[in-house]
Amino acid sequence: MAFVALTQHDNEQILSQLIDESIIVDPQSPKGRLLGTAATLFRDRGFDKTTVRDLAKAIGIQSGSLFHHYPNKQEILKQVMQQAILLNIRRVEMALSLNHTIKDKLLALILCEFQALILDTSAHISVLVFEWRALNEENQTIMLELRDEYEQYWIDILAQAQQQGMINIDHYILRRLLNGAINWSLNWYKPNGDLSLKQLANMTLQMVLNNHATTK
Amino acid sequence: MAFVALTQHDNEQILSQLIDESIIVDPQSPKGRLLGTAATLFRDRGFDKTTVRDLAKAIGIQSGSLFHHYPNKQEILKQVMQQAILLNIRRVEMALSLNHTIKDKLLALILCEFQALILDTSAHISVLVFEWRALNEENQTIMLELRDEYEQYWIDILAQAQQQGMINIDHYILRRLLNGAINWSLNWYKPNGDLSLKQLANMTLQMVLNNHATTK
DNA sequence: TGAATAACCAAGCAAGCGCTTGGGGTGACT
DNA sequence: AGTCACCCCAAGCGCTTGCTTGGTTATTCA
Repeated sequence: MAFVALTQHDNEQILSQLIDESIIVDPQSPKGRLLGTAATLFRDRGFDKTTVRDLAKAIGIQSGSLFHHYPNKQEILKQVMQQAILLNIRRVEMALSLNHTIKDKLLALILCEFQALILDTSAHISVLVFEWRALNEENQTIMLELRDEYEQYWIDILAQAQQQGMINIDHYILRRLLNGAINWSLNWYKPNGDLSLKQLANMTLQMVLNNHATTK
Repeated sequence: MAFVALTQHDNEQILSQLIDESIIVDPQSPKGRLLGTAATLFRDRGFDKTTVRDLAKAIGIQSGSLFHHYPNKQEILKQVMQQAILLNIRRVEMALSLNHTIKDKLLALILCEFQALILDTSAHISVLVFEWRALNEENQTIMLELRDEYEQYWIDILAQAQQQGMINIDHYILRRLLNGAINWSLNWYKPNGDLSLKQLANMTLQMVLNNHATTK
């Protein structure tokens, strides 16, 4: 009954399944490469400071040709974010199903969120976190609905953790504190340093757990 | 020996003293009003999406007249951020001097940071947190030096807290988690809701404290 | 009272921006 | 063989951007 993390193979399988279901565009296709390149540029330079000419040049096409794939720049931003959430919802669902104690499920959520920020979806998720305000109002509403779906998994687990006495502050507020703590890692965590993501996730878990209840 | 928070009077006195020392520009002066207006606009719309025409209109002058006060838009951003840090360093120094136990000093740091984000310096600090990447490289270096000065107060207190067994994870990492958790409050905390900043600060403290050591 | 300095206006320039237009090439399927 | 979708190019339009220029008015202080 030890903690189980998603393997790279798990992640790839989830991805290819979502491609089959036409929920996510194949990163190999022209549209997919466009979104991937856009995600990287938006993360590195910001949405506003990335021009359609920058993006087109990075892909190797003319700037006008972008608008064959997407009607405008805003839509590209929306797609980058949407794909990021949809993929990570699936990953969270699978990670939760692989673990059975509340403590392990909580650790799974924390680790998933760190991985989403740092590993293969890093560019997309970074954009989601830091370029939120570049979304127009209509798209913000759409993304909020998707985020709520994702957040529900957190709230459920945290509510149970509170019932069991594992945490001792309001679980809605705890989620927000945790969300900030984890998202902020984008600003400082170095993937090739001494600290692994699993270690970081464990430390984060330890920070929030009521120590009386967690000596196992 | 109960916890002591800064009063509004304390904060005002610190401000006027910094004006006297010419470290901060008087918010009543033209330059000061310009910075305050800029801070608000930069927070609400983002730096890139705030045009010099927007800013000038909000102040009530022509857009070209802005450049009588500051040589370019980037310099305005830098000043907004710099003033924010300089003021809050002073506030932290005073808040620390008013409290004597490590636990109270830690609570003071947490509360100060929440207050900086939410209360009178909200606009300036929000810009500092969320418009960091709009700074050019040179200015980022300058601001980093100032931030280090501020961070040193946190590191000192957290190191002592760790020595006393009040916290049980690496204090450098804890600072980053806490920094993220607190900064993120900008995205959700409502100043006029049921939750006061003191309550929120207390909950945050409770989250990080090793519960064995804190039953007082 | 006179001179310096600070605060501002009116007009506009050069560059960069998102996006449009009209067309051409290519491969897949019928 | 024909056609239809897909993918892309070349050129540039209309607009907004940060900032400049040359000059006017208000304020301060010797």
